[in-house]
Amino acid sequence: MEARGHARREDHPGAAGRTAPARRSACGPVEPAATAIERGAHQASPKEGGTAGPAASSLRQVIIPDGKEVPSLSDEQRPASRSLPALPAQVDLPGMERDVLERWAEHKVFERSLEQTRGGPSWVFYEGPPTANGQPGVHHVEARVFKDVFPRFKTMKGFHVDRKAGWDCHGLPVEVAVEKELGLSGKKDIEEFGVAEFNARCRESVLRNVDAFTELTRRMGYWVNMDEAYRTMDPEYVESAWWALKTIWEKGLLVRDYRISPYCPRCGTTLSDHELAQGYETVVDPSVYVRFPITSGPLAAPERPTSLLVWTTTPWTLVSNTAVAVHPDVGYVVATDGTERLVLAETLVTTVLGEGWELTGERFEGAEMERWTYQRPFELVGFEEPAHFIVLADYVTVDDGTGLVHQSPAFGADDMAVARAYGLPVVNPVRADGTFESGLDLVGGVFFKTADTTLTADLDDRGLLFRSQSYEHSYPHCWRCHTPLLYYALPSWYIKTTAMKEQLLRQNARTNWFPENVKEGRYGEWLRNNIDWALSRSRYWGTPLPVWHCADEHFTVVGSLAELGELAGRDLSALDPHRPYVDDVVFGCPDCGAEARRVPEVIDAWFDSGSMPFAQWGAPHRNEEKFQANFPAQYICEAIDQTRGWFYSLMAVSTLVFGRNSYENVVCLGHILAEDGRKMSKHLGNVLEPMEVMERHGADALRWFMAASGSPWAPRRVGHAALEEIVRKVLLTYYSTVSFFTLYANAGETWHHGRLADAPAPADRPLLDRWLLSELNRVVKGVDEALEAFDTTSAGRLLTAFVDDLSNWYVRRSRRRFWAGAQTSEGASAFATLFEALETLTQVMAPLVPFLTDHVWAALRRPEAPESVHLSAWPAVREDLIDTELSEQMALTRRLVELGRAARVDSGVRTRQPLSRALVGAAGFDRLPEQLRAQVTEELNVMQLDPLSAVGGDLVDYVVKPNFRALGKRFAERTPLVANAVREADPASLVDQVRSTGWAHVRVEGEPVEISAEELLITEQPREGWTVASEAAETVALDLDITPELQRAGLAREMIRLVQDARKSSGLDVSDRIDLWWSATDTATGQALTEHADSIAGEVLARTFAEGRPEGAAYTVASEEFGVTVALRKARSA
RNA sequence: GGGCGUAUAGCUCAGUCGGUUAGAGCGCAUCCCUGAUAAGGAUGAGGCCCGUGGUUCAAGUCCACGUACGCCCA
Repeated sequence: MEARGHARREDHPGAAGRTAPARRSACGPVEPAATAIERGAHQASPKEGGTAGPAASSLRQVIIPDGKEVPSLSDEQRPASRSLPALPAQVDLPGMERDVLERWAEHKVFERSLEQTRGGPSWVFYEGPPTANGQPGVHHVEARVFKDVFPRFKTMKGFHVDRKAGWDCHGLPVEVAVEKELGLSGKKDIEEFGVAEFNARCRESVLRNVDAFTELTRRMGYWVNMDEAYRTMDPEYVESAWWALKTIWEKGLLVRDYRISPYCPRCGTTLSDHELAQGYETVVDPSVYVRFPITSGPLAAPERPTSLLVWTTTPWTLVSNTAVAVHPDVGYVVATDGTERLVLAETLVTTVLGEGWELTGERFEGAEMERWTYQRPFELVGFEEPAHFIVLADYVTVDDGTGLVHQSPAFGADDMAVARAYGLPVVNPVRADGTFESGLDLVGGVFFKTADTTLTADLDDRGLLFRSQSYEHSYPHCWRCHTPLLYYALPSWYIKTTAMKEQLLRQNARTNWFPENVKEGRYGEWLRNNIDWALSRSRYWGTPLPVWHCADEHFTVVGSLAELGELAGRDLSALDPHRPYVDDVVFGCPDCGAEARRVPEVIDAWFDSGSMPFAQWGAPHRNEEKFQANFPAQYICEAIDQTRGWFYSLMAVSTLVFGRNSYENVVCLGHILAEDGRKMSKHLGNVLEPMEVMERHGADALRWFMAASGSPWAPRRVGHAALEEIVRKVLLTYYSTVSFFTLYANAGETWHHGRLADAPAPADRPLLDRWLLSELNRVVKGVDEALEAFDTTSAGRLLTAFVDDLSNWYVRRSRRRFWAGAQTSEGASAFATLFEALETLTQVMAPLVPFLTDHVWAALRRPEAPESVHLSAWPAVREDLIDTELSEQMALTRRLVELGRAARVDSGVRTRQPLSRALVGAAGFDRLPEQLRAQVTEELNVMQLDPLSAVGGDLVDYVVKPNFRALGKRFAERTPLVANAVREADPASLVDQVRSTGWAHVRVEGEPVEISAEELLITEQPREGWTVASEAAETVALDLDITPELQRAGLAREMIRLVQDARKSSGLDVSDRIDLWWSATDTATGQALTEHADSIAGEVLARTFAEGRPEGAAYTVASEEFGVTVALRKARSA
């Protein structure tokens, strides 16, 4: 009691509410059950004492924003008859969230949600591991919200949703970051520094970043098991990846081949895409058109020699010319100037050849030209057949060049792909230092780029050069040393995914994509153009490729450390399976006994993450049953950039290893942009730091934004303004309604859960209550369906609309019933209805905003209910409470109120002034139940509501418009004619006919046509003397004739407001009783006060209400406008 | 260069099965309420639904082409 008495002196809800609720000091014992009993007993006793006191003090108690009043999750002993704790009107959302987080941790709520569903059906979710490189940003929150919402939803629906966190630890970005930290540049530096130490730094850097991600994850309320997170760098994980690679090898799908990479001959290293992007420079290169004489096919005739006209900007690659590519669907023609015949793309003849050339009439589709042979431009290097013929390639364009593209597979990725398809040899006369092999004629030992001039001159000498020009374009250079880069074939390891293409397409066909278009669009396109997976990387920090080989190229692929130990003849179970340690393991080649060493490469980190379905468990070496139980996943979710990343690697690895995809539903999200619509970047200074955002607006607000603002598929802008709006519009509106409920539940006669039984059955409640329950169930149904379809946006919209309906219509219209108290019959119904609505709403909002809902749940929950909303069962839809007709009628009611308000504003008569009546013209008004009409009269403050038809037809104007939607169905192409007939007919007559017979008659092209009421939009307006507002086919008209009687009623309302104002400014509590004195100089006001004395006194809780002046001190207010002075004083006793 | 997406009020975004008066929030203006009050509410102004063509009785909505922007890939 002492604490309460103290708080009482500073009990302004506003003032104290703004301070953060005090941290609960009673975090207490670790054992939850013990805590429960202790706290339950402790809290109950002062309450019991409190109820004995005056009503006012019980009310005052509940508005104390004292942290101790916040109910504990463990408060399981709360009896049904105990009153609800009151929630203060103000709430510090981030503070509340920290509190909830503490309770979740303390009472192991997440763990218990898993425990509780164990044995139930499982719904499998896979966590796509974030790259633990760099600090987490708001965009990480996006995916993590979606990774949390659906598992929470499914858990409430009874599914067991195991959620194992994971971290992607390997890869070039980590290496680059560490290189920067250490001031290293390039592979030479790393090797000098020492691979062991370098990798140790990489590991350390990853762990550092994992900590930041862990904190973010916890703060945002993403429930995922981080204690048992998988890490792609862990030995068990690496072993699983090895096993998968060995399986793929055994299927013959892991091969060594050449890969074209941008390569700096001076630095002797390949460059990553990122490095490549930094080094583009504009340079002038030669641009040569060369004749390749045709040696076979229909155009090969010695008497009329014909040449392919081929264009290239890299003459040095002509040395290793291997083929010429044409597009299969492009038309090629022969052109002649009288002396020679050249083949080129039809559309390029004029551009390339200019004047003096004519077509011979011979024309071929590219597809027809396949395998025609030609004479290669240089005979400097040896060639294995087959080579030097025409090949087909879709990448060929006719935008520049001649439509005939010279192919040199060692120096171009496209060329290499084509070469693979045709089984062409890969000839590379250029050495690693960028010079041609010594001993070659003409170019031996020459740097590739400087060979251009010599080669062009030689072509010219031999009459093969058709034209030579300069060509300015952007060409990649080494960002370190500005050497022009070489696209260069290097030996590399591939997974032959192209061999699996059909299977991958089949797997994709049975996978659900959200949004749907990704399936056949971006992703399907990628699969259809599938290329082999370039698996190896000549780097350090990654899963080492588990391939050992001897000098004779016998390959041994190793699937585990145990296997490696066997081969090496020693126990390697404790070996760190990273470089450089694995590199040191040498064994005798099982084929020939010669020494076998590991190949130097590590693998693409995407293979790591694609292996997570089994590797997260260390399967199949360990936990095989867990893997089986959790394969495949029902749900995964990442941002759209993962289409070719994780979404692909996951599908590819599973299909390669198990022959099926590992996920059934995949949600891909758009990117998050800064408020200015640009990408967030430190450089632009528009970065939103997620932890700061959550400390300012709360995690719930950020979660709501991610889930429900805009379309998650589209790029979205996040900023403080958007979050503030969510807090105000959604979170605080919801919270205020709860706070309102608890306030009244504690006012006067206390409401408690036991009283739910006193309320009438839903069907017997007032229409307003039945409407709310109907809307509630529609929302539950809608949210359920939306979340089942992974559509958080629709769920959010439904919830926002309901929260608004609840707060700004239901509560607004029911306030008087709440004030009347729970013990009255109308109050009982209102309390029960609002409680049920809030309880259910809290549940269906819980997956989206888990903090605030759990805070509310703790305050509202029934004694027998689970202690966290996240442990409660998803509410069942009460179809029997859904009343579509009532929904429509309430919608009409609210439209009429809006029209009435518009008319009020128009008329300039304030709402406090009662009016005698309003006229309504609206379809369905005649069937509007009396209870709903009463809502309109109360809200508009009119005495009576009548249909416009009551005024009599001659006083009303009608406008009749065709209802196209209805007419179109029946009349199709005749619709405009019928519509015109309707427009031209006499409106009053149409209305008359429809009202008397249900049908109106018009003539269309001389023929009679019958039109139903539904096919017309009838607007009616009184002719004069009314203030009217119309919208669509609905009208409300106000009678502005204010009789003296109405005027006095209006004055009475003014007096009530005056006194309420005075009560408040004098510091009285809402339930304090008063004595009141008044004196009026204005006659009308005096009459109004006398006439309405009882109702005014009742409204303002006046125990005495007398004309005159008080004896002694009293709070006095005077109004010049109304000529009145009012004095009031708190009444002495209860 | 290719693929995919987006384009609606000053700003951020809805817009269902194609139906003739295109909505919400923010901001702005004018008010109301004053027992949810550092809140809440109403009313109002504000639209070439990116452009062009097509399909249709009827197009913001469907189709084609184009433009701008974004993402992914070359």
